[in-house]
Amino acid sequence: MTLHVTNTLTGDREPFEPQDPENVLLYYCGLTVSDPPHLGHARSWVHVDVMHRWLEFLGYDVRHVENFTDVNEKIVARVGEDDLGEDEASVAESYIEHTLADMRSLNLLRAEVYPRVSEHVPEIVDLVETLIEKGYAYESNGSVYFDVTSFDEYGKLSNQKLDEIESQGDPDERTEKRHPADFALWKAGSVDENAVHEHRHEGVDHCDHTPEGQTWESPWGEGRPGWHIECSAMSMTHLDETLDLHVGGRDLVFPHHENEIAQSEAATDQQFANYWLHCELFQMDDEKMSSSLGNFVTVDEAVDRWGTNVLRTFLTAGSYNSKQLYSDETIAEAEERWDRLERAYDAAVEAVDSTAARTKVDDESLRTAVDDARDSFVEAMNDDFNTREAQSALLSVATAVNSHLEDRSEFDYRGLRRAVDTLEELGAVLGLSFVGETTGTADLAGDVVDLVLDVREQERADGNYDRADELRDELEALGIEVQDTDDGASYRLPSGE
RNA sequence: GCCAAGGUGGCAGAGUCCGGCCGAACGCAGCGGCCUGCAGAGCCGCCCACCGCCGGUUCAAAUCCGGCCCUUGGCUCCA
Repeated sequence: MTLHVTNTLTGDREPFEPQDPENVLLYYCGLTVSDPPHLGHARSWVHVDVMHRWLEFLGYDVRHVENFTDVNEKIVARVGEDDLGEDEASVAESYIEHTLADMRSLNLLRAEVYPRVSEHVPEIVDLVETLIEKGYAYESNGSVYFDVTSFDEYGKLSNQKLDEIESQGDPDERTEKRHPADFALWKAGSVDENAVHEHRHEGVDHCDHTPEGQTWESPWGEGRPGWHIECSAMSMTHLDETLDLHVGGRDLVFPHHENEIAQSEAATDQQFANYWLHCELFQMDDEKMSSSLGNFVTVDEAVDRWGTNVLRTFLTAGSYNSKQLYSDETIAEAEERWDRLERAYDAAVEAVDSTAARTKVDDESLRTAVDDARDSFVEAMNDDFNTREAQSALLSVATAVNSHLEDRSEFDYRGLRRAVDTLEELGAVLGLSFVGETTGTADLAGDVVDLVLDVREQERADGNYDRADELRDELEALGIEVQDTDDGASYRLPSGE
């Protein structure tokens, strides 16, 4: 079975066929860097990351581009706040650094390039000029708007009809536009003061004057690029006129992606993207999680609290294109899933390393279970990146391992080895890492725990169970999970290290 | 109002494209047993689903068709 994806453009699940059978051009609509990234961003990132990893698993060379929108009134509104910076560019830079750090902590594969709007103004101006020349855009008071009536297919992504679309953009634009649904490609002058004030955080002591945004020279005078045009210009610059995969959040379908299609296809006469994939949003109680509602957990808080593996298990516990419930319960469940996987992995590694591996035995049911799990995993991922099913497959390896290890003194060395390799290889597709980075202090901590456990073992041998339990409780209070087995006690250090 | 997605066990969440393997996965919670000084982990087994409602097609429907009810998202910045 080959990879199938759900294409928003057609509404169907289709076989995935990139233009070049060996390369995939993947563009992801990145962030406006005006706030720290939150879990909702992480959800989309992780799903795109899993797509990227799966495409590589299938043998494709993935050219992944993700932009940073570093020109925006919301960024200007942060000027002077905390120590973010004294102008739009430095505020953006602060948040970009923050964002890249968050991405690393989520174990995301790096994109090939993270283009920024501020570095692509010439390409944007060129594109706008082309649109004017071809009659798809017009200048008005130093601003340039896209004429939606000139593009017959406008609305094809979001299935909307022109006369049902209300005005786009801020009120001032309306008088300058021919059709209320026309959207800005280029905006004259600096940022709108009101817009900046609207986005300022309350109770923050900003500088006394309204900060200004950057402006650039253009054939229409000083101004700033519109929001939608950047993605078209940057994706064409770094990838091609036609993308294979264009991914973004569901909330961007209209107007952002609709406008990207209009301006790109009008300019090039080529299909802009062959497959449009949209990540669904988090659901919190009765509303979505979003920057504008302010009901979010930031990525750095989440990583600190749960660790990368638990977080990624959680974020891939549903399909990318289904809404996901965010709550303490759903996170806790993900934590249990990850723990179960990790325990089984650790147990398998321990068994393989043990002397018992010498007295080997063949366990066909273990090997079959592992092979079946691999098949299920592949099938699940090929079916529109069904990460929940993929997790199920991984969990079935865990069950097979535990079952094999249960009450057995002779191990199937090869079967266990295969289980370990499978967990590592397939887990990596989901960005899960069983092998934590062991640092010098972690090793030392391990040695100390071993020492405490030796003492506890002696207490138990002497029948001093009260003292033994006390030691176990105290270790647990430190986050160290102790498990008594026939071969002595074993332990797990807190996750998220 | 318009557009889109969705309604599956106590929770969460696959399956719906290509009807039968779904008497409904995986996990969590719950129950019983094994193991254990105890606990945890683990193993084995069980409980909980008339798959939103009504009608239709079919030998056969969670899956297809029609109608209705409800939820969420988009239509303004948002992953």
